[in-house]
Amino acid sequence: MDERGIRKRLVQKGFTDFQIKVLIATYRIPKGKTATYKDIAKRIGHPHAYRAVGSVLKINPLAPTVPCHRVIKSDGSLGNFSSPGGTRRKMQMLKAERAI
DNA sequence: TTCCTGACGCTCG
DNA sequence: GCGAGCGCCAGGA
Repeated sequence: MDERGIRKRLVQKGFTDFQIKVLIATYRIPKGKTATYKDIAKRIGHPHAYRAVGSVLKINPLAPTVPCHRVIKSDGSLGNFSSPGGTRRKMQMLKAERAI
């Protein structure tokens, strides 16, 4: 699925512009790389909305197409992960992608 | 409309 | 170097 498809689905689900921007920015993180919540916030033009970024990722309806597991905290720790398996699963996925 | 909550970051002691 | 407290922003009740 490409970026346009993702945006379309999110619009259909009634997501706000802010939420869509967050998920698109997350989708753009290349495989094998990670980004911080702060990075995402900065990328969408709301450098102080890092907390809201987490709120959006929590309800990510397009996992794993939108790789929310690639978003980590700025201190290098994983933060949280709401999908089944939790942070352990998140760690495994990142290792599988050689992101960490 | 207002208040509360949250997958966080930064500053200060 | 470490922990606590405060600030930020958006969404939901």
